[in-house]
Amino acid sequence: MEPRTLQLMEQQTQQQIEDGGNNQAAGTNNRWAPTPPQLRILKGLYYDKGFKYPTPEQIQEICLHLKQYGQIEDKNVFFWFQNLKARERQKLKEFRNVPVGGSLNLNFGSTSSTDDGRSIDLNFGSHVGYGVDGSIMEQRGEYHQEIETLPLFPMHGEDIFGNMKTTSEGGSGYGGDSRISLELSLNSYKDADMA
Amino acid sequence: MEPRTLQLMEQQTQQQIEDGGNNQAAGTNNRWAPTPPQLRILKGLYYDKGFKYPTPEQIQEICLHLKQYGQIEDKNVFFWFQNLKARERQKLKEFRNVPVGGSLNLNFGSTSSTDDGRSIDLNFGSHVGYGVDGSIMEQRGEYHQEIETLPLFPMHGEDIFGNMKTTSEGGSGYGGDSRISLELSLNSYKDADMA
DNA sequence: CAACTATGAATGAATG
DNA sequence: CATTCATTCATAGTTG
Repeated sequence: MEPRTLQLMEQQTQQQIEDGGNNQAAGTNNRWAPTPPQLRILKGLYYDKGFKYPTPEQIQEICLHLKQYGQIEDKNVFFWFQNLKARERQKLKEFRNVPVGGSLNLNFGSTSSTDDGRSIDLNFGSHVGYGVDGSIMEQRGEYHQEIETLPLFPMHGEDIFGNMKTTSEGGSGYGGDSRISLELSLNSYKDADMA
Repeated sequence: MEPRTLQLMEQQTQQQIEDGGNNQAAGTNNRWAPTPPQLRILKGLYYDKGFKYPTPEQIQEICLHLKQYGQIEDKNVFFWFQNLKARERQKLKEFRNVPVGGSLNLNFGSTSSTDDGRSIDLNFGSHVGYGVDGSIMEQRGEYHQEIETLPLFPMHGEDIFGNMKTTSEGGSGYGGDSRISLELSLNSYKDADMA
């Protein structure tokens, strides 16, 4: 699923935003930003209603209504939902904190509650456990993660790491919970960086 | 050079991150700053190892290790890499027209991609654009959440969407022209904070 | 203390 | 849908 681990990938420099002539004006904003009413409505749809998978028809409908509150296009609505879903999901995946308290049990896999969008989410108007007031982030739960064996950093030194060259390029095809041991053997980089 | 010295006079404060849960206390330092060991390790990964695209799993590993050197969360690691990559790329782009010697070839304008406009090829006009992989695409047609008559929000007709639900003939029939009237009567969500 | 800068954080947009 | 890029906001930390 994720064959890449730590190497170059042809980033195709998709930059096109600069002044190639496409630029509208030096003062106008190219990037849409939701006005407060628009944001409120969008959030209401998503969080309160559990409305997370709008069809294109619904996108148009939403967009049409939101036009009353400022310039907006269909793609903006589309992206908005896409991004919100993606980021909420991302938080569940990587932004969850570990209670660095001690007992680390490998009890993962049961994502109770906050079952948002992974599959077809049909429980609308039922859950809504988010902060409807605003920020969608910091929703990170208090679960525990399965990372208990951390072969990444072998030492707990103060400045130097034992560089065990495992060179596990296991980025490709990790079956389940195979830790990708990033071996980092950096002993330089004194903290006289830039600060 | 395009120094971004143009400051906006009106700070709309649109991106105010209110208390979502992460906020610790008003006044305390709520912005993460890498400790010297953390920074050294991160830089070592990035520069020395050329590690620039950590996967979420790797982010967790890195973060877990860095916790020994101070409070840190996954998202901090995530943002750190994102920012560093972005800013290096930004620098490179800035100095692309650096007067090195005097001979600067400004061949911008058209290299190869001349045809593609800014039209994002999203399937807005049509139906069901996303989900080509067959993941969540059963939302339309059968995926009746509550969008039958779309009483997404109990219409009150006060201030927000005065649109009355004239049609709302049921969302089940996606026979091509099912106009789904989204009654957005959101008058709660006092997220006026965002603005 | 104002102005500046480096950088953490957020998010719209895009690609695959 | 996942990942990544680009841009912008916000602020801690200097610097004069």
